[in-house]
Amino acid sequence: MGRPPCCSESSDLKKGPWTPEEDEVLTTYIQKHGHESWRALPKRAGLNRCGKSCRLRWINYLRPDIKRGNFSEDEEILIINLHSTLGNKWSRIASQLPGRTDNEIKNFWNTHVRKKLLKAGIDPKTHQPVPNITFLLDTISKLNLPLKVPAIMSPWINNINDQLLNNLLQFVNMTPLPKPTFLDSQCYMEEMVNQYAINRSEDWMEYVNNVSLEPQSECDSIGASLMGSYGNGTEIPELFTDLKSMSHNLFMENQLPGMSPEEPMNLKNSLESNAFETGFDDYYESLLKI
DNA sequence: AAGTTGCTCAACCGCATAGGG
DNA sequence: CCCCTATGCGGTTGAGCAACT
Repeated sequence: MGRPPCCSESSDLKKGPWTPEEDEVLTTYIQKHGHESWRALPKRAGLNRCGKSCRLRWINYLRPDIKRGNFSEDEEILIINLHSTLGNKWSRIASQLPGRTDNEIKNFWNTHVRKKLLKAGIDPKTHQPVPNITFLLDTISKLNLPLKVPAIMSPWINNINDQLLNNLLQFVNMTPLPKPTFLDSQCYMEEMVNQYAINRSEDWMEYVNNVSLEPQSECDSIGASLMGSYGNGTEIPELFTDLKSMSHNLFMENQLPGMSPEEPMNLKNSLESNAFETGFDDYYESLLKI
C-alpha cells in the first residue's frame, strides 16, 4: 500500500550510521555543487546512499550552521510556548530556533520537556493541567503542614481537617512563600503518589464504594471539626469542589513562565470540566496511570 | 565484573504535499 | 483534472552508552 520508499528499489544501498569518510564526501560535494537534487546527489558524489539519507544527514548533522549542545532555558521556554500553539509541528518550531533542527527539537521534547510537563501536572498535548491528585499533593508538600501528606488522599478515612483547607486558602490569598516551580520536586511527588497507589488503593476503593463521611472511631478533634463543617453524610464531590477551586487558584499563581495570555482561561476551562466532577472511578484511574 | 535496565538521539520509514508534465 | 516524482515532515526504531543492581 502507498508509494514504495524512495530507496527500496535498490536494496544494496547502504543504511545505518554514517562513517566520517561518507560525511567528508557529502560535505565536500555539497560545498562544491550544492544540493539542487537530492535524488541525483549520491550518484554524482559517489555515495552508496539514497538521496533521502543524504538529505537527512546534511540537514540534521553536517550543515555548517547547526547549533550543538544542550538547549538553553530560553530555548526550552520558547519550545514549550511554540508547541502550545503549533502542536507537533516540529519544522515550524525549528524555524523559530536558529541552528536547531526539527529532529533535534522533537527528540528534546520527547526525552525531556514532555516528561517535565507530565510531572508538573500538565498535559503535554493540551498544555493544560492534568486533573490529578499530584497537584494537591505537591501543594501540600510545599506548605509544610504538620500533616502527613497522603492525608489529603484519605481524609475520608481518618484525618482530613478544615485547618488544612484554611492553610491552603491562606497560601493562595497571601502567597507568603516563594512561588513554587512546578518543574521541581518531581521525584518526591512521584514517590508519594506511587506509594499511595500501592498502599491505599483498597482504602480508596472502599471509600468510593461508600461515599458518605462517617466519623472514624479514632477521629481526632480536627476530624470532628470537619464533620461539624460538612456534616455527616457529606458527599465527597462537595469536598472536591473546594479542593478544585484551590488547585485552580494555585495553578493560576504558579503557571509556567511565558505562557500565552489566553492560557489562564484555558486552564480555567479545563479545571471546570475536569475529573472532579466526573466521578471517582475516573479519578482513581487517572491516579493509577501516573 | 557482569548483567540488566533505561535513556538518548541519529537514522529510518511511510505518508503528505508540491509541482511539473 | 490526473498521474508521477521529489522533497518534506512526523512518528518510530534501535544501537550505543550510562546508570544501576
